[in-house]
Amino acid sequence: MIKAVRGTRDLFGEELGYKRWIEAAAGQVLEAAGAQEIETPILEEAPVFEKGVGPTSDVVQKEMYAFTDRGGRRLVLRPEGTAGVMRAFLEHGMKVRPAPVKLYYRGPMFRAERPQKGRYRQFYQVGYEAVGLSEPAVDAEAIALLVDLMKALGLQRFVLKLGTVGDPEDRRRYNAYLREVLLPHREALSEDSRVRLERNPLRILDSKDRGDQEVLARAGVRPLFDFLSEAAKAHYRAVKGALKALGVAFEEDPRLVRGLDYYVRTAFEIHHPDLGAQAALGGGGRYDGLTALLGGPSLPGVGWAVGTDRVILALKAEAIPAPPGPAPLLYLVPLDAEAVVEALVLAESLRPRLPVELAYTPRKPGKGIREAERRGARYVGFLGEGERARGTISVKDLVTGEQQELPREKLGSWLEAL
RNA sequence: GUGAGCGUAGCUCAGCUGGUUAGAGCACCGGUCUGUGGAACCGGGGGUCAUGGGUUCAAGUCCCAUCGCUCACCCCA
Repeated sequence: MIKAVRGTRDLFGEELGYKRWIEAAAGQVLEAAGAQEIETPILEEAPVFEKGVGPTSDVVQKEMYAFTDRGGRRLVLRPEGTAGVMRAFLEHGMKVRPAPVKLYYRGPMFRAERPQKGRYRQFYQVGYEAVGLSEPAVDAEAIALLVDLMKALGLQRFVLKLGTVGDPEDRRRYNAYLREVLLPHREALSEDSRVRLERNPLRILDSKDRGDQEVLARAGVRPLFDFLSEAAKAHYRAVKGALKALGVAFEEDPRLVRGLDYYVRTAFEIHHPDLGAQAALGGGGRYDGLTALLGGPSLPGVGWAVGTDRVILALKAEAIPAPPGPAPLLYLVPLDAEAVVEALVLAESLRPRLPVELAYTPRKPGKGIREAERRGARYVGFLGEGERARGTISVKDLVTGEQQELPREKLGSWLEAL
């Protein structure tokens, strides 16, 4: 039997109900703040991410689905949303719009990782970007909107983590410092962290390895915050101040590290305690200068993405039900063979104004009622010999048990009047 | 990419130290019930026991390989 490829899933029923609900809620929350939806292609040229996300990031180095097309172009299935949106932003000259330009997107992303709980090779994100202003208030608003979305869905047990990763120069200084302090402890570090020491020492900070954390404590590593410029520190304080004014609760995490190279200054993540190892529902930060990496003018920006699949896990963990799927108002039951087409004609005359389903072979009434209940219909309509003779339909309310006989031409207006 | 656990009906699972026709519950279809309710009872359909090889008189059961799933590492949404 042919199955869906590893790490991909078929979405239907309850799962799809959750996804559509999350996307609709995001649209409402974000459009109320002036954001416009944008859909960019799933396929992009590889440099969009190599330059945008950063050549040293794991996402680009080992997680991209990449191939060469017939024209010799190197294409990739997008691994994240921001870089493509920024490419589109530049391509369409959106910088002439009043700043900040607020955009949101949703759709599938692809990463060639080993699947596990909350992690898939094709996964779905909803993301938000605000481009063109470096004001801390824009950061705070973006974060508030992310929290608004969580609240709009009824989620309660999430935690907002806030930190700052500084500007690129700050980070360069800090990375140099980390190499210097940790090099004497190199042998005590985990294998992974010894590699990080070369590539990206910052990542050692959020290592899950207990030994690594002991090394950090023993070496007396100073926090990144000490290495920030005054401007970056002031920015961080301003964001915190705005969040407090907004009443948005957050936990400061000085070791918050983001995996995509383009982040500067503000960084944040939303965590949920019941998701297993992949606890981040979403995250984001500021990415001033990303547009320059893509070959455009250097523009400030801030944004985030949430993993729809993980939000679904969180909703389930908090026992928040998916919205009900479609159900007919009326289920038509033909009682004899002649009534089948009558029922079909009647159903079509009521649609699409009213959702109506029917049985396609004659049924005994009791069975018809069971089927109607099974489909979630409120009313069941019987068409038999007597109804045909009188030009009527017998309509039974499955909640009250009341039944009445109506002229067929009155059925539509009667149902609509309910 | 690394590690561990697990693959028996659509779903959840049982199947003893290998033993003869592979089971249950739920779901589905039909009947009891020829124009009226979710119950109950009776019956029915549905399985290459993940795949391939091996051991054995005999393999769902033991061994090996492959594939897949799950969780964790890594990474991140």
